[in-house]
Amino acid sequence: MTPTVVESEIKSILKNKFSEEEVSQFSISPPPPHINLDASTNFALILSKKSGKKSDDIFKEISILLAAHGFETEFTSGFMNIKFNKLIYEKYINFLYSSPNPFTDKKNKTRILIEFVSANPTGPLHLASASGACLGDSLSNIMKELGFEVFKEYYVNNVGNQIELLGISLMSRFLGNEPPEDGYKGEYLIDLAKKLPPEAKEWAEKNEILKFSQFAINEIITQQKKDLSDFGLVFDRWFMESELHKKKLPDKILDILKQKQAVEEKDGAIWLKMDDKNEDKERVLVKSNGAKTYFLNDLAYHYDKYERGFDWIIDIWGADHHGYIPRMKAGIKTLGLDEKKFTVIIHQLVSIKKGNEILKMSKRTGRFYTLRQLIDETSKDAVRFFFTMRSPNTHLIFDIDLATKQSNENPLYYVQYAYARINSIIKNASEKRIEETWSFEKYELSKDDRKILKKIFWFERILKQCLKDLSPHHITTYLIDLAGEFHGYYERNRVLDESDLLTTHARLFILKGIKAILKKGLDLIGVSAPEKM
RNA sequence: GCGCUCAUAGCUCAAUGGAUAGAGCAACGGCCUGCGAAGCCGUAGAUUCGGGUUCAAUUCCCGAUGAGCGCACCA
Repeated sequence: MTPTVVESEIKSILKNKFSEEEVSQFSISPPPPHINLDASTNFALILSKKSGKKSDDIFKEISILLAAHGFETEFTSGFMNIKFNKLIYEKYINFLYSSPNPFTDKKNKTRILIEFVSANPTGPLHLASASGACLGDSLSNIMKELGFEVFKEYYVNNVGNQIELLGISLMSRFLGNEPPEDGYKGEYLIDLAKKLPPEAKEWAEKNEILKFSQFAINEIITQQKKDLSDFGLVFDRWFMESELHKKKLPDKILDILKQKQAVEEKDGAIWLKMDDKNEDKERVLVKSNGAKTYFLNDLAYHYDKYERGFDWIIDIWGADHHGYIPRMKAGIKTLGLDEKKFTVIIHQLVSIKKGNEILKMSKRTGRFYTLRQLIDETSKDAVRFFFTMRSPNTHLIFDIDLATKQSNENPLYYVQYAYARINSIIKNASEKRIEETWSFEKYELSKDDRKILKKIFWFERILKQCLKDLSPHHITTYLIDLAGEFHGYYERNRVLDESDLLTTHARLFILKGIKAILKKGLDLIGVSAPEKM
């Protein structure tokens, strides 16, 4: 008995009186807070506009029709509000407990590949990666809940200039020297140098930089995986760029493009012709020194993603890469792939505020605050909740001092506290041997009951909103809302009262509904739901 | 200069084109000898500016102002 089910039920009732086309316009939505009925629709408003009939008359027709099926209706300022029979809520809560994934659309067969974080393997993960990590992981969870098949991937640039530079930097540290001017100067390489095996001496003598690079990459990736799993995030695959080269995929891409006469040679380099209006400049695929560009390799990578047969390919990038979108899309289209299957989600970069200073945080420049530090100084839950509260389009200012010092004021605890409180009440009930009931029996729902039941009932809509906006932040704000409603409900409504078991049973039942939704919501954003705090 | 994103309360952020714009923090005033005060109740406080579309605009369109990011034979 989710909103979707109720909606289709009402639709089938409406078909007795209205045409197929008219009924298809019908939808229900949650009413605003001051209306204390359960659902709302602007159906009469829309229909009167199309048919010329008075919306009052249409309302009366619907009203009679629905009344016969147990739905009470009211008409106010153009909107029709609907009151549910309590059985709908009863079935809803039971459904939450009888199905492990109550919001899954079993007909949904869409296979999604979502790639995110994908930081270079040249150092520890930084705060800049945190927002992408939270966004991608939570969104994946939500999509899975809605029935999509989701595959999470991390792309590792383990080839190229940067990697060579990493090797040189590590070798310098090994020999007790400073890394070169444009090298990697972070202290982590000093630590890594100490872990090098005895053979490293020979590597250095023979100037085998690649071996240093290999060692560094392996160590760094291991550490990144550890950091991420402590952050609650496990990828299905770490895709190495070297795999593409092993398969000679970039060369194949080049051949395809040549066949399609989409390239031209100029100044000793090979360029991709661009006919896309958004991207008027031509782009280099192979440099005049014969080296392949990142762009060509990335095209090969995305070609590989398509080859693997996904229906939807999603990349999550920081805003500093947004200018790259038209180029990628044009490239994909030129390769003859369906660019409509490819979506890039852009999230704005995070600025860090430390003291009174605001520091810009891009992957390139802001290498000073690691994800590990942040988790250690606050908690995984606090960080995930904090980042998932914001829409990806927010130009967020992250106040480190505030985040660490006041982590107790993070709304996270407000939500977790609601969950712990409910568990405490349920525990007390079982200690008092109050039996569980899974129905409202003869209990009449109060306005207050209905208000919070309405809140948990409409959770499904939040999930759909997340999918539409490709952002999980609606869940987080919803959870804060729901926790607030619960705390208020708790103050006003004594749950356990052995002199009134009818009310006690009904309220415990409602609490179980709230509990299920809080748990589901927290799970989806990767935050734990503690039984007690 | 061109492009993308953003502008909401003192601060950090919400708001499928809908009905009275919501939270948290900060401020002020109340509530623990009944289920957890990490809580509740109350007061004060906001849509950058100018046009347009619409029955209805914080939301869509145009312009102005301000901020972030991007415009490589880097990755």
